[in-house]
Formats: sequence, C-alpha cells, structure tokens
Amino acid sequence: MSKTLSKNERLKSQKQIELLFLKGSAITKFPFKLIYLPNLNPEDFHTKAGFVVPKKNFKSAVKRNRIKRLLREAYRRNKAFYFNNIEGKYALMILYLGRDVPSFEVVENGTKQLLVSFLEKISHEKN
RNA sequence: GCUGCAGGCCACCUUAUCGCUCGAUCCCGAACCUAGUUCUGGAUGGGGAGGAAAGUCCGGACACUAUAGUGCAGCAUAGCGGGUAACACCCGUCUCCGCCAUUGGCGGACGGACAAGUGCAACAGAAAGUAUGUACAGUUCGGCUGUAGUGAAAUCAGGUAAACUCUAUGCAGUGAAACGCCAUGUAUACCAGUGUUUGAGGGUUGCACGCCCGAAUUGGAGGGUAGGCGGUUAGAGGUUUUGGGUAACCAAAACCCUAGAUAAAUGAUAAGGCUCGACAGAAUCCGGCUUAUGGCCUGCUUUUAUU
Repeated sequence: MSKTLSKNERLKSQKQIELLFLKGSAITKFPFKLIYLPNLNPEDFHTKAGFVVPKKNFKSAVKRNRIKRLLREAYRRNKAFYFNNIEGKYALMILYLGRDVPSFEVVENGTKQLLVSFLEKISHEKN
C-alpha cells in the first residue's frame, strides 16, 4: 500500500455515504470520530475514506477546507502503516467534531489513535 | 511625523521531500468493429482560487416552456446630455445644499409633477376650509364691501410628493439541481374517484377576461432509478501601441492563453529569511453595487515641531 490517496481510495458515491451513516459503527476519540462499514461493492478494490467537518461548527469555508486537508493528509501518511495486513475492505468516514482549528500534530495523533482502535475492534469482531 | 481624501500596486518568500487535480507527450497492458478508439497503470514536463472567489442587491448572456394578449393591481427608475449588450452602474454638466474660501475649489443630493384630488404643518392670529370674531368706515341695509391687527400666506392662495397620489419609461416566468444526449431499471400490472369534444385536469407572475394545451389525471398500496457525457470555460477576454473623445468609453493593429473540481483539487513536513503574513476558497459565465480586510507607493490636505 502506497502513500498516495487518489480518487479510487476516496469515498465518493452518495449512496455509499448514506448507507455508511445509516448502518455504520462508530469509534469516538474526541474530537475525532470514525464511522466504518465493510465495503461490499464488488467494483471497489480499495478501502475508501471520506472526511467531514460539520458546517455547523465552522461557518467559514476556508476553515472547513483547512481541517479537511489536515485530516486527509494525516490519513494519507498513516494508512499504509496500519492497513498493510488488513483483510477485506471498508468504507470509512472521519469526522472532526471540535470547534477550533487544530494543528497538524493533533490531527495526526488523533488519526493514529482512531486507526489503532479501529484495527482492534475489527479483529475482535472477527474472533 | 500626524489627520483626512483620491488614485495605483501586492496578497509572505525561497529550497528540498511526500501528496492532490487538469491538459500535453510517451511507454506497458487489456478490450473492440485492429493504420485507430476506449480503459487501467506508469514516466517526463507544464497549468492550478480572489480582490473581494463573499452578500446574492441590480443588469445581461445562455437554456427551457403549452408564445408571452388586454385591463386592473404590483415592482423599479426619475434634472439634462453621453457611454454601454444592459443597468439602479460609469462619465460630463446644470441646479440646490454644506465646507473651505471668495474671478474659485472640494464634497453631497432621497433633483419629474402640488396648473387633478386627498392629507399634513411650529409660532403668531378670532380664523390656515366645517373660515369670517372685534373696532371703525362705507352701504344697494345682505356678515355686502373696505381698513386696522397676526403671518411667508387670509375665498387669495402659498409650502410639502425620504405624504398618499399623478405623469413618463421599463418589467413573461423559471434558473446550470436550467437544459440536451446516452446508459440502467420498471408494471401498457392492482384498487378507488373524476373524465374523453356536452372537455376531466392543466398552463399563462397576483386578480379578471381572453388565449392555449388536452386524453388522461388524482389518491392508495407496491416496485425501481438517482450513473456517465455534453452544457463547462477563448471570453461583451487580457496586454501594449496608435487614433478619436473633456471624460466614461470607442476603433484599429500586434502579441498572449490565464483554474475547471463534482463528498468537490492548492496541502503536509523540514530548513532559512523578513516587515512575522489581514479578510477570506472558484462551482454556468460576464458587467456593476455593497460589505469584510493587512501592507506599500504617489498626489493633495489638516496640524505640530525644527531650520
């Protein structure tokens, strides 16, 4: 798994996103939240991820953009390390629930914690 | 130096690594109707947010419709002339107002009509429209006429339309989630109501008339789709020069190509520098207006200090 994050690895279909919010399981490590669901779409070969910052918390489009970029960057840098030996594929959605613009360090640590507990949880579910 | 005004410019920078997005060229592989096209992956080398991208307040382009008619209502605009695709914008100018000052300069204006009607109005005054009191004089003996008195104005009208109103001009609606094409799926099924030229039900900004469409339509229960391509970025486009014009702007020539995403592209890390970086993120595209906001430069100006 490389460090790239191209269109194929981003969650784009509105249908999948609706399904994810409807039926997905959640892990919260405030101010970060991960929603996940096994991706059963046979046309997808990758685990897909999407990123959300609520408009309610950040009215400024510039700030929302900034946080989404940080989330995306943190996921891109760490997904290879954590997902190298994963089985199956998932649809993921990472949300930022805080009310202040975080630093990259905070976002990266939060993302790592989320991914660790995500891996623990899915291995536990399998056993 | 400082105060205010007007105009112009910039929007942290440099290097390295990793990453995103869109074209170009090339390579590997796959499919097909095989000199090609499409798709997956990769390499090289490029482009990649704003002056306001914002508010969505005006004006257009463009697209669609069952052709958009008349009257009333409604909304907008308002000296005059010009510019423009168009405007509520811009330029010039007149008038009025304010400030500086005094042949002038700068700024502002919500600038049509009170020669149709209705309304409103401080003080003074008997009275400002449901008029006509007092004193004196005249007299056709009728509150009929004049004078005095208040006031800008007294059967004579004046002011006011950021008062109703009137006049002139303009306004079809919807809005890129428009719209066109392709693909996929389904049920021309079931139940109930209304209806088929004796017209159900619709459309036409609000209302009325008129006009037009019209064989289906409304509800229930149930099933399904919501993917792609075009529209989409070369344009009322920029820059420079020349000519016309007081100016806004126009014309000609040469040169340039400058985002195009679609859960939505500009980021992260490291090092260095300085003045330590404000407001803020394109979503069909243009012209304006308004609001938010850091800094630099130029000109004029107020005031203070020094020479």
